[in-house]
Amino acid sequence: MTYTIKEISEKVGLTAHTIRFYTDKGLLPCSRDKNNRRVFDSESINWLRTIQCLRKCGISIEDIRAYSALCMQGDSTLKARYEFLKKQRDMALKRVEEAKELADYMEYKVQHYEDVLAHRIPDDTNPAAKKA
Amino acid sequence: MTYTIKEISEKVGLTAHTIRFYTDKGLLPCSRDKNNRRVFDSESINWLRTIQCLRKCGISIEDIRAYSALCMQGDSTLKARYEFLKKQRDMALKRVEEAKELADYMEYKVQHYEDVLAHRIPDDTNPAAKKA
DNA sequence: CGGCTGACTTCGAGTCAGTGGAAGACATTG
DNA sequence: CAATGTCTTCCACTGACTCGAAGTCAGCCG
Repeated sequence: MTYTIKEISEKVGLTAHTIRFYTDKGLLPCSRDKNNRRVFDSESINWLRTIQCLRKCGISIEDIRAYSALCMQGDSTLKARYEFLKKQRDMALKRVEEAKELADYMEYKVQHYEDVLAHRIPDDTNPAAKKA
Repeated sequence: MTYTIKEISEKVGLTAHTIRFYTDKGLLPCSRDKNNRRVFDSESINWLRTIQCLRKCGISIEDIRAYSALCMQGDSTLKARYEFLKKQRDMALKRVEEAKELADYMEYKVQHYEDVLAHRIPDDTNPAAKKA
């Protein structure tokens, strides 16, 4: 089963523009039909979904390209791929911690405003205000 | 107490370049000395630290500029600022959840590789590999 | 057969949030 | 008086898209 760029863009939820960008950058392989159009298969869909996750993890296009190249080289690169993923997992864990800290900070800010709005404390809000 | 751009850049850990960029974009007010150099005070430092947090929360320069403008208008904008912060807090919470999901996904990937490396399961790794 | 539509193609420009560097102004120091 | 250092503005570059223009091709209608 093969797909046009429009079909897979709908299936994975990326724009055709973005998918073209990814193929041009070498993130995923694609063949062409006799009119030079990109042709994809069901494996492309899985691989694109993986790419989506890796991107959301903040991994750069270039790093994903390198990882993709390793995948295409087969068994011999298993260890290298494993090391890459472990590093990325650790970074993902760090990002969870940072996201939590930022959410805590925002919660504190909101709480502060609730106190001010309830006249429990005065509006000493914010340094910039005093320069107005 | 006043500070040069270099001094506050060291104190808050942003480059002078970035701080210049922020003042030009209207994120924080600054006066100038007789040689047209930017002059900051201790409140600028606090405000810059706040900006840093808001940026880490993924809030755009333009949104921070709008929030900053509200702050400078004083009491009358308290409610609006509160609503803004609540919205940002909710987005921060959403990002924590998403970060957790991604970390879980990476953990799953790493686990999968460990299984493959231990020969517990074969290397069916990754769709792209088969096109190589 | 001519013309239209629609999906594709490439390529160049724009976006955001900086980053980097050149060229010029000024103050301090040797 | 020249060198050094820090500032100033301005313009170009980055990454990861995003948008739009212009061209190509297949299928379909009258």
